[in-house]
Amino acid sequence: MVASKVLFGGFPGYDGPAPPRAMRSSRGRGEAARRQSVVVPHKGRFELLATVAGRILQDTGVNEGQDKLKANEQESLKENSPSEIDSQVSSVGSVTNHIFTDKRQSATVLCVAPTVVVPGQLVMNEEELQVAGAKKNEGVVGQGENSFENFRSEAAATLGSVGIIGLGNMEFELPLMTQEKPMEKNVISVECCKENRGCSEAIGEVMAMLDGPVTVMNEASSSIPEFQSSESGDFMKLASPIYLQEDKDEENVSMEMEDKGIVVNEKTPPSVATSGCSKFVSSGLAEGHNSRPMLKRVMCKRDVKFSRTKKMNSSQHLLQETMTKKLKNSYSKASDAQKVAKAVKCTHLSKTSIKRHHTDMESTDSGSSQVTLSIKSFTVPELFVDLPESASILNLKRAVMEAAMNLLGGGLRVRVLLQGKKVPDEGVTLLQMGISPNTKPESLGFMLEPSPLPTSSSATAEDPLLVLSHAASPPLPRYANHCSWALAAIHAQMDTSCQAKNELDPTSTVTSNISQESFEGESGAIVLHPSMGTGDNLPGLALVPVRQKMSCALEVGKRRMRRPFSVAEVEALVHAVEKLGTGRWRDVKLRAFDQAKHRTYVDLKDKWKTLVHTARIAPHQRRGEPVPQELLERVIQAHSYWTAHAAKQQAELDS
DNA sequence: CTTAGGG
DNA sequence: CCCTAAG
Repeated sequence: MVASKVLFGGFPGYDGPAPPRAMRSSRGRGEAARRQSVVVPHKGRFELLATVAGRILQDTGVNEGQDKLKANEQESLKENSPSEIDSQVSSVGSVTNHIFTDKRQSATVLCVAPTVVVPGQLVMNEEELQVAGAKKNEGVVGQGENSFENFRSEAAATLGSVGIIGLGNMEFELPLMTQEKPMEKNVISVECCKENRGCSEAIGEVMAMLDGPVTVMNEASSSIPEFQSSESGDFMKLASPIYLQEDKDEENVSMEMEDKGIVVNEKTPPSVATSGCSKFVSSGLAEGHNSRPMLKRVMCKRDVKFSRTKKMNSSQHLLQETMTKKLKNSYSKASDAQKVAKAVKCTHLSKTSIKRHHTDMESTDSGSSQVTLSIKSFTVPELFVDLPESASILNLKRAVMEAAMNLLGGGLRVRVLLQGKKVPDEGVTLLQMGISPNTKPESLGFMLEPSPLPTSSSATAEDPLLVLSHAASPPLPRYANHCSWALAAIHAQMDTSCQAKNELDPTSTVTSNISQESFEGESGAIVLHPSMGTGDNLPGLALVPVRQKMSCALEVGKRRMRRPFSVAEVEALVHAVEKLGTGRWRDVKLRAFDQAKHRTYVDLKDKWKTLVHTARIAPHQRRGEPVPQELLERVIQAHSYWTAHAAKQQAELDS
C-alpha cells in the first residue's frame, strides 16, 4: 500500500515571513548599517536567494518561443552539469545538506512529481495546456542519475509548446531542521491512493483546498474522472494555468496581481507527517526505478486578476516603467497576452516553495533523530534593471540575469540563524546547537550574506556554508532564461504594488513623497510571501518588502544599484529645492524624499548637480530618460536664484 | 551627521 | 554613485 501524497508546495498556502515592519527614521544611510540582521526570524523560513541562485545555475530554461525550446534543450544537455554547482553545502553536524547537487537528483526529481508544477510560462489556458500535453505523453519523472535532466527533457518534450518547468516548481525539503510537522501549514498535502481512499477523493480534497476545479489527467493527457491508484505510487503533476482576466481600463498601467487561489493556508491542511513524505519519496524512488512512475497531471484553474490602479506618475524606475508598459502593451494585444501570462507565471513560480526531500536521511538513522527542514520561501534582493522600451524581451531577460549575477557577485553563503542569532560555529552539530526534532521551527532561520571571499575560494574550504558563485555558472546562455524571468516578474510585481500605493502627486509640495513602498525596497529585499496568512482577499503571494541585514550584507563593498531619477523624482526635487534652496539637502530629503529610502541627501545633492549640468548642455547631449525642458528651466532658475541669494532665512517657509 | 565638491 | 575633507 503505497501512500502517495500530493504536495502542493507550489501553492503558497504557507505562512510567510513576517509582514513588513514600519519604516525606520528617514535618515541617511547610517541606518542601513544599523539594520537588524534578522532575515526571516519568523517561521524559520528559508529566505534564500540562494534558491534563486541555485536555480539560475541549474534550472531549466524558459523559452520564449517554442522554436527555441529545442535549441535550449540541447544546449542545456551538453553544457549543463548540475554538478558544477554541486552543493558545497553544509553538512551541519552529521546532517548532510546538499542543496544543488546532482547526486541526489534522483531523489529530488521524484519530489517533483508530487509537487505543484506549473509548466512553463506560456501556458495560457487549459485548452492550450491540454493540447500541448496531448501531443505527447506526459513527461515522466526519470530515475537514475540523470533523472533531473531526464525529467527536464521529458517535461520539455511533453510541454514543449507550453514551455518548460520553471523556477520554483519543485519542492525540496532540506533535512536541516527539525520539525515535528514540517509540512503543516506549509504544504498542502493530500493523501492519495491510500487504502480505501480513492485518489478522486484526494483530488476532491485538493480542489476544496484550492477552491477551484481540478482536472486530473492521465498520461495520455486525457481527462480522467478519477485518479487511479497505482501500485508503484502515483505521481501527480499539478499544473495551475493562470488565467488572465481582461480589464477594460486602458489608462492604468500598474497592475496588481491577485491570485486568490494561491492562498490556501486558510484551510487546514491535512496533517502530514514528514516521514510520510519521505516514504512517499523513497518508495516512489525505489519503485519508480524499474517502472517509470506514472505522471499524471492535475490542473487547477486559477484566476489571476489584474486590477489596475489609477494614475501612475512617471514611474520611479525605468524598469518599473518598462515592465509595466510591457505588461500593459502586451496586455492590450490579445496575441501578446501570453507575455503577461509569462510574467505572472514566473511570479507565480517564484513564489513556489522550494523544498526538498532528502531520502538519504533515511539511512542516517543511527540513533540520532532526524531533522527535517523544508524551505518555504526565499528572499530575493531587489533588482533594478534599466532597459529602453525598445529592448526585447530577451534583452530584458539578460539584463535581469546580469543584475542577478551581479548581485550574486562575490558569492553568497547561507548563514544559519538560531533564534535570530548567527550560528558561528559551523562544525557544531545540530544536536549541540539544540536543534532537535523538538525545536520550534521559528527558532531557526537562515540568511544570506556575501561570501567573505572574493569568489568561490571558500567553497574549497570545508565551509559548510553554501556558497554560490556565479563563477560556476555560465552566464546567459541557458540559465538566464527563465530565472531572469522569474526575477523580472518579481520585480514587476513589486513595482506594481508600489504604484498601487503611489497615488501621491510628486508635484505636490506637501505630499510630494514618492511612493513609500517603491522606495522602501531599498532596504533590500522583497520576500515572496506565500500568504499573509489570512483573508482570501489578500494576494496569496504578496511580495513583502523586507528590511533586513541581508541587504546590507549584500551591499558590502558593492556599489549601490543605479537608480536613475524618474521625472517624477526630478520634479519633486526641483520643487523642494525651489523652496529650500541648494544648501539644505537634508531638508530636501526630508521634505520630498522622506520615503525614498534609497535617496540620500547626498544623492539629491548630486542629482541636483547633474540636473544643473544637464540643463546647461545641449539636449542632444543628454542621456537617459529625458527631463522635461520645463523642469530643466526651473532648475536653472532655482539654481541661479539660490546661488545668488544665499540661503537666507528661508527656514520658516518650509516646515 | 551634514555639507560641499571632486572623482 | 562614491569618497572625503570640513564643519
